[in-house]
Amino acid sequence: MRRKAPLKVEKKERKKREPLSRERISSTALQLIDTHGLDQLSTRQIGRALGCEAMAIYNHFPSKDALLDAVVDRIMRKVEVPPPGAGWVERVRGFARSYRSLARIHPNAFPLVVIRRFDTEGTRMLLDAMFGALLEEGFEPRLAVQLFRTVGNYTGGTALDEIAGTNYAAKHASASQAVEGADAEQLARLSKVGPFLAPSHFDAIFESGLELILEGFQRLPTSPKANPAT
Amino acid sequence: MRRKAPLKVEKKERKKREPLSRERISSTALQLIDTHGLDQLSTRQIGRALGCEAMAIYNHFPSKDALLDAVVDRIMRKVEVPPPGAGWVERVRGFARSYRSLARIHPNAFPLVVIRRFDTEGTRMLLDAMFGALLEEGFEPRLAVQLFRTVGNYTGGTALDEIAGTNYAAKHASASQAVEGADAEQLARLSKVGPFLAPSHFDAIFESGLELILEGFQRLPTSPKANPAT
DNA sequence: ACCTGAACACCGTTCAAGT
DNA sequence: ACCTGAACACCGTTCAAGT
Repeated sequence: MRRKAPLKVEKKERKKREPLSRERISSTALQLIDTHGLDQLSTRQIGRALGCEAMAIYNHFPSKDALLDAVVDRIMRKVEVPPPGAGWVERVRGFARSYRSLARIHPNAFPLVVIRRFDTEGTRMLLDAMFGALLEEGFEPRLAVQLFRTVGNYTGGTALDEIAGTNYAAKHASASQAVEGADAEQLARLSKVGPFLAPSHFDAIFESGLELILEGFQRLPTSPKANPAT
Repeated sequence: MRRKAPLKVEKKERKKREPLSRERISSTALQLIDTHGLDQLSTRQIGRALGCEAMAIYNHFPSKDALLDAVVDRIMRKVEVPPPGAGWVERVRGFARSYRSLARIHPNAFPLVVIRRFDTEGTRMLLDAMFGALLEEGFEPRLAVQLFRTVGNYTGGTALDEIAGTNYAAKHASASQAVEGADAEQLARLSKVGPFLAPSHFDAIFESGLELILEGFQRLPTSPKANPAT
């Protein structure tokens, strides 16, 4: 695949390349993960995509691990916390939906987010935005943490499960046939619930669980009123 | 670290080694993950621990990937679904606690479980046990799936978050100081909620969220009665 | 049938050298 | 200050050969 262009052009092309930066590297890394999967990501592949040597990355990140943290940071910065006005229920719902939607946009990278979270500036900004919103809405700190963790963990766990389920459904022709090695009794039971395990039910199940949690918190006497406008 | 024992003994020792098997390999792999972490696991390390060459593993597993599936399977088989008698609420609660407790026993391996689930016999057995229990308790298939997914994903997401949080807390001296790069406003907010983010609150937050979900399902008119004995 | 040894095509990372 | 080239100590996996 080596180019055969005249020498003077080659030299010019080298100079024309945009300079490297943390932004450009982490953005390219995320793209590569999106298209080829997490385990295909290597410093050498990133170098190829950027038109530089793998080792150039180490001028901007101390390790591949730190680069992956930056990828997580990129994703976390995109999580949206709705502005005041619609009440805390709507704001928490919006956060949960936004978080889950990122798993659909970056299914190959999302496991990274759930496993390595924390310790990056984007994550800290999100935590601050979310807790700022909850305190502003009138939650006591303890209950704010409880609400955030419950909704966040439910959403993250569901998103991961959906990614695994979608991969599984894609591998096998139909998700309603997760039963290859099952005996007769198993088959009878699994054939009853199987259809509802299919990806077509993911949205409805996620939403109903989310509402159930939100309703639970609304019922707590220590929660602020759901919507100050009504 | 090479041994200096006489030659005839060496030969005998080689013969004495128990034969390899899928069980022995996956068990050793899980131990290595537990003690040295997931990214330190290599076929060569497993070989060393087993006293064989790395390539011997390929007589029992088609790939390292398949071996990791077997590790997930080992863990999933240990999840307990309580027997009938105490009512569905107690059985679902027992399942959730058992699932979470495995994350504490195998914090380095648990991310594998949540990300690769499915497609192994142990997982299928667990799904069957759980859905068998829920159908037996009187749930409609659709609601059984909804309950299982909601509780399972909440529990899995929480367990992962706790692992990440514990690692984070271990790295920094105190978990209540997740605020190094924060400005003054951020610091004010984070100092309010920070204490409740500490690992000492994990149990209480998990339990309260679990109860909230279980109460939500108990309230649904389509759910069976909570405890047939009362 | 099970295991080994050598080899292949990769890794992440270090370091001296280039500009 | 930023990047390269060569090198080091690893990977997962294949394959022919040994028993």
